[in-house]
Amino acid sequence: MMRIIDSNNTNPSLLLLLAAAEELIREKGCRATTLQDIINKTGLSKGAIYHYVSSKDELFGLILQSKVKAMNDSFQEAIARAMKSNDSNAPFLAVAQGLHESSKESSAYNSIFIYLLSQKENPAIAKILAQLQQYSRETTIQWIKSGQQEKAIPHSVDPAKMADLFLIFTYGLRVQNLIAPTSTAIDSAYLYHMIMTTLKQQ
Amino acid sequence: MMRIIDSNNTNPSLLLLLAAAEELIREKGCRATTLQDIINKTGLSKGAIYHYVSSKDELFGLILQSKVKAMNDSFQEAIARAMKSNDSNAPFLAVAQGLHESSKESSAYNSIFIYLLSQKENPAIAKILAQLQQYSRETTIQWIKSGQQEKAIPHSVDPAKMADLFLIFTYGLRVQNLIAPTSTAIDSAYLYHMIMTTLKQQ
Amino acid sequence: MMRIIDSNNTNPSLLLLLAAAEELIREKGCRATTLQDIINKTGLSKGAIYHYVSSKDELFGLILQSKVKAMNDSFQEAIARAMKSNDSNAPFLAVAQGLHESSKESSAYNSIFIYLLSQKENPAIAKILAQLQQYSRETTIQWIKSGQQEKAIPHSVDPAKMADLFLIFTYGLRVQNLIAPTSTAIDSAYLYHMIMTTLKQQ
Amino acid sequence: MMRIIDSNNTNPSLLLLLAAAEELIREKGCRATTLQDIINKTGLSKGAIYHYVSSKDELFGLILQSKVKAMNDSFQEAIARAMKSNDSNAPFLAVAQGLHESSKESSAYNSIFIYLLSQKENPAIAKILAQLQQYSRETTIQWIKSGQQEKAIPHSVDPAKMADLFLIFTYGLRVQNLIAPTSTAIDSAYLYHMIMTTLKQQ
DNA sequence: ACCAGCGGGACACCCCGTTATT
DNA sequence: AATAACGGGGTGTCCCGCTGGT
Repeated sequence: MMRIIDSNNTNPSLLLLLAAAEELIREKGCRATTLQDIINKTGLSKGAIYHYVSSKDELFGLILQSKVKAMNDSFQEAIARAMKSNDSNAPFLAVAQGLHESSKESSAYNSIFIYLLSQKENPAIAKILAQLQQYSRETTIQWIKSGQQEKAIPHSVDPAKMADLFLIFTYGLRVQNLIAPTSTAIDSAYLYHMIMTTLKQQ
Repeated sequence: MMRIIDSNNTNPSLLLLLAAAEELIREKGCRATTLQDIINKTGLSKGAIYHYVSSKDELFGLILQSKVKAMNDSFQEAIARAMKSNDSNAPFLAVAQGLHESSKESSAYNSIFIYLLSQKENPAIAKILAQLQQYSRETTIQWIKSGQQEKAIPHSVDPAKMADLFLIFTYGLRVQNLIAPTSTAIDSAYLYHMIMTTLKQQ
Repeated sequence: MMRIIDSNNTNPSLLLLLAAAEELIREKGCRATTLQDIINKTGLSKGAIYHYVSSKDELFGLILQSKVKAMNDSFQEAIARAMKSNDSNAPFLAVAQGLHESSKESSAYNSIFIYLLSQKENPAIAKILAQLQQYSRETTIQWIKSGQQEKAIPHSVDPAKMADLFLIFTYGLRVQNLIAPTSTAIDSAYLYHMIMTTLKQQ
Repeated sequence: MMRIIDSNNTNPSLLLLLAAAEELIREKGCRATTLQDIINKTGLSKGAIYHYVSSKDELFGLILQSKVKAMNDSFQEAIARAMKSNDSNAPFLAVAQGLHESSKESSAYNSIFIYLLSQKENPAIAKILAQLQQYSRETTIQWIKSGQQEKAIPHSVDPAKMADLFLIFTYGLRVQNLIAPTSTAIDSAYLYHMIMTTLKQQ
């Protein structure tokens, strides 16, 4: 059901569709974004939209997928860059900042994520979420292992456990950010502190 | 718009309504639970339902509220009991277990929470969520302060920060549990370990 | 699925609905009659229509049912009246005329009948058709038996076979009437002739 | 609008199209057979299908036409063969059996016939049906006249009336067979009996 | 000529919430 | 307090025309 978005795909209508939907999601949320809104904004007809996409959910899933890769990549890159610095604490700072940023930026991402999660009983959607989870988990484990090779992260750390902890924290930050973006005492400095102590203590 | 549920309310129709809706949510999720389902299950008419409740969302919010107090209370009580034990680590163990349990809780809590979160653009729903958040935050700060008075938690810990950290983690565990209940390496022993090191390091 | 129309039902909206639909069917046929047409003609909303009727097919089935009883009744009555006449051939004349009339009159009946028949793969519709068939068959057998008691029809005739023959002929006349109402050489005089010879020969 | 199918046409795609559609019609009926089903089964694109056929209705009409000739031919042939036999009753037996068989014929013929009939308001379809009717009527009149020349059918019989009677009966049997294939007391022996008495009495 | 993809809009049905009524 | 009547918006499916390429 869920076509993987082809990165070579430069069909202007499809791109327009994704961009318009994303903007609408940011403006009024997933639930309130109707097909009619998308039709009005894009000028496409219902038939045209369903030519590209088999449901509103798939459309949202497509937007999510297009984001997740970009986010992971920039995150990975920031860590890799930090690892090459002389400051041995730089990688953790990068992680802390990345965590903090990712939950705040791209509000469409968080909206869609929760929207799909609220429909996980639908098997097609459950599959999308599981794929997402697996992808994020694997890339996270990857950079933890790299960190261990670079001696930045102690070998006593179990990469899988660490990755799960990291994902759970990411989820938590996303939710927190949706509920009350401003009313938390947690900032990236605090996250950095926490990561350091957690790692060192292992 | 959102009437707070009166705990003295023993109207049998309303209780039937809440119970039936909760069961349906557990069976098929919030999104897939329609008013018609509820009508069929309860035998109540649409008008009757709307007599008790002003919308489906309010109905779900009501169920959520009826859970949150019970959950918080049992959590607090477990901690209070543990604090009176001789084992100075008992409170942390209780917290770790509480965290782990509450996210796994097969109740409709997690479903409804995410369902409402996916509609946070609706001001009435945002209000419910904010109230929930505030209530949870305050009770959490409360038991952290108690822990400090009992010398179980070092005074160097900032109760607000600690509570936020705790809430974020709770959210994260809930999401993780919804996405992939089985595929995580995090268990309550690990949580306990993490809490200890985090606290001690402050 | 198929509610039997309550003859006591005098709800003006429902009656309006049925009348409007029937007129539209006569004007443009079942297939071409859209929900929008019905909305426009009745002034009712989509929701209102679906309050009375669970689908377009059920609406059409309802109209069919409201016709079939009336038609059968008038048919039966004509036969009963003819049986009381002194002319021993009168009953057969009545049957022949009834046959001929029923296929010509109430074009909505024929349209709906064929429309439903074209969807018989749908179990709900198959059920309606089967009920109709059974009802017609039973009432037909009934009047054949009466005819035998009145000595108008020889006892050598098998009521079931005769009824089936009669039904098949009725169906055939309906179809013929739909395809080419004018281009047939069969009139009620000929039908009368045929019935007489068929019966007498048994 | 309605191209008559060229019997010399051996285009494999068109034949594939007709065969696939016929099979789908047999499986799920005309109404439930969608263009998408046909696309999936044939592997042809929408454009390709519309290159051969101007609408779904025309496609169905084409299948109907491809059947009607074959059926009529085999019917005629059976009668012709029977007329040459020594048994003077053989022709009537052949007619009775032909009638009975053709209505039972499990092919898509009956389905398509009723499907088109349910859309007779569409002029293009009305034309197809009228052509069909005319063709069947003429061939029927033909073999009745032959029968009269062969002295098998009395000259007192009006060929046109007889043909119409025959067609009406054929329609009736088709409908009966669609509604309730099993629940009739009419078999070919009974049909034979009826034809004999009808003819002899004229 | 044959084929493929894009696009349009009509349609049925579902579903929530409101109003009139008793 | 409870019901029936009603309104109207939403989604996905479907048939089909159109353009451009081969």
